[in-house]
Amino acid sequence: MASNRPVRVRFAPSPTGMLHIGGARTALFNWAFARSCGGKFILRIEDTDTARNTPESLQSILDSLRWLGLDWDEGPDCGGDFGSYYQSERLPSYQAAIARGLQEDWLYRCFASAEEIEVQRTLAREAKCNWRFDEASRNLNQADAAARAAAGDPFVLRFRMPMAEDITFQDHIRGTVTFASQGIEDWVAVRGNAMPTYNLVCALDDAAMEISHVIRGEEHLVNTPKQILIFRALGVPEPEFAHVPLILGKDGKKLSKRTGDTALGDYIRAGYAADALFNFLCLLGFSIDDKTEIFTREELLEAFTLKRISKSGAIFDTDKLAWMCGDYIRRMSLPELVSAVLPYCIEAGLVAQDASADEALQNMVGAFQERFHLYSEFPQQAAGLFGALPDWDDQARKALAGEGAALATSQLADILEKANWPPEDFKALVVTVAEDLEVGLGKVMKPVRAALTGTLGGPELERILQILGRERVLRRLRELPTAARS
RNA sequence: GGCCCCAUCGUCUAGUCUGGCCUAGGACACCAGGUUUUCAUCCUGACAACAGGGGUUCGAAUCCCCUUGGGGUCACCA
Repeated sequence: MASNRPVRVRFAPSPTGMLHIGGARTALFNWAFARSCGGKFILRIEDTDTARNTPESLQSILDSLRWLGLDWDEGPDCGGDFGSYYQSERLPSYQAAIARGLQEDWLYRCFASAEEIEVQRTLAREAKCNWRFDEASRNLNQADAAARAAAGDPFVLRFRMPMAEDITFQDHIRGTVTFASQGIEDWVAVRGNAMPTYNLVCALDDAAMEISHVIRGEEHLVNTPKQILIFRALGVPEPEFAHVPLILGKDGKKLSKRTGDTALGDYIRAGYAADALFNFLCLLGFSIDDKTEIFTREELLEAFTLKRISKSGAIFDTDKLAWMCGDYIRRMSLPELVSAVLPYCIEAGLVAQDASADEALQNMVGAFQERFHLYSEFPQQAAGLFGALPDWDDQARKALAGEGAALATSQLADILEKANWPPEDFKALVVTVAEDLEVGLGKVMKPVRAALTGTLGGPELERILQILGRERVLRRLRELPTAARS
């Protein structure tokens, strides 16, 4: 298993949709492995399914990978010595292998129609055994088969599996894995339309691109013996394998649309911090030690090893992800956070395009920094501080409708109007009002907060005062209590 | 169902390979306190797991077997 080949790993998405969370993590592990041992990380586009490919998918996959902070040494956009990195452009290179397979008889023409195969399958199932191949086709001699093909009989090319042979390989994560060839049918390697299938081209490309380690999702474990047989038929070195556990949804099954957002793009749009998602994805099935939760990319690369990837599937826990995002946000510098949050503010129509240097915005973000987990939550929470008047939530309305609320706020307004701005000791002023009205502090604080912000939670009122400015504070204290009740 | 993989708190995990240091550690969530005018943050504490059964051994979460449970996969998709 320990070959001395230069480390070359690849991530090979097919551009038929958005990048899946699981795919993102697979890419991440490949990247981390390459970067941690000085190897190359290659991006290969598996676009042999021409009917389902879309250019938008490809673009969004590349965007998602970049958003995560991954970079690659060879790929569709940057080229490399082993191109093309689009399988659709590598068709000629497959032809040689297919011809050789036919020549060497590890590929053979199968003339049984799909319907006939289906019948055979059903029969086999009834006999409680696996369908393995169409006997007539498998036993046809090469000359006769070639003749039939020349005569125009439709056929596919199947891989001739050994009759009885154990195919064993070492997996970096699973250990020794063995499949019996009896359990694997003579799979279709080339379709009736002459297009090669996944298992063939995947192995062919891994061989041609001199991939040293195949790190991919566990769902590919069952494909591995098929691909290994291709390497052996070709007489090229087999890559080492590492099958990473699946990411599961809340239901414990492979993460799917049913159980929540599955595309990385959904999380990007929702306002998760890239570094946090990166960190979190690493922790799904991998750990540095018994304590470390938050780490930098450098620390990851320092510690990364396939040995520390766990074997069992992990449920995608959005609660912990949200916590981690909040933690990253709290650690960010203010300018950094402002620019991260700005697009969401613009989208919410709260600020202008060029508001990043706006001092007021900086103050607001600072005031809310420890209060939100997703970038998109900031405009929601701070919305009340932007316009002329806030929207009051139910609790705020209740507070403003309370007995004495209007009196308290307007009295505070009167005091503020006469005091210096900003007041040296705001709390003392509030206490004065409370004593004057002979009510508890809360009877004043709550309506004031409600009047100023439209909600009962939030940053310290001193900061709110500073953010709103004298005029708006006075106006909100005087007008809102009445307006909110209507 | 066949084949393959997996199995520690509700969740992510450490510990498993190289049995003893495990009275099973950390984190998220939850709960209870404290700080805070509020919310959040922060601090303290509580709750909470080796799937079951057999072996092997002086000793098993760790090694072996069986059972059970979960997952993946069974296409001319990738």
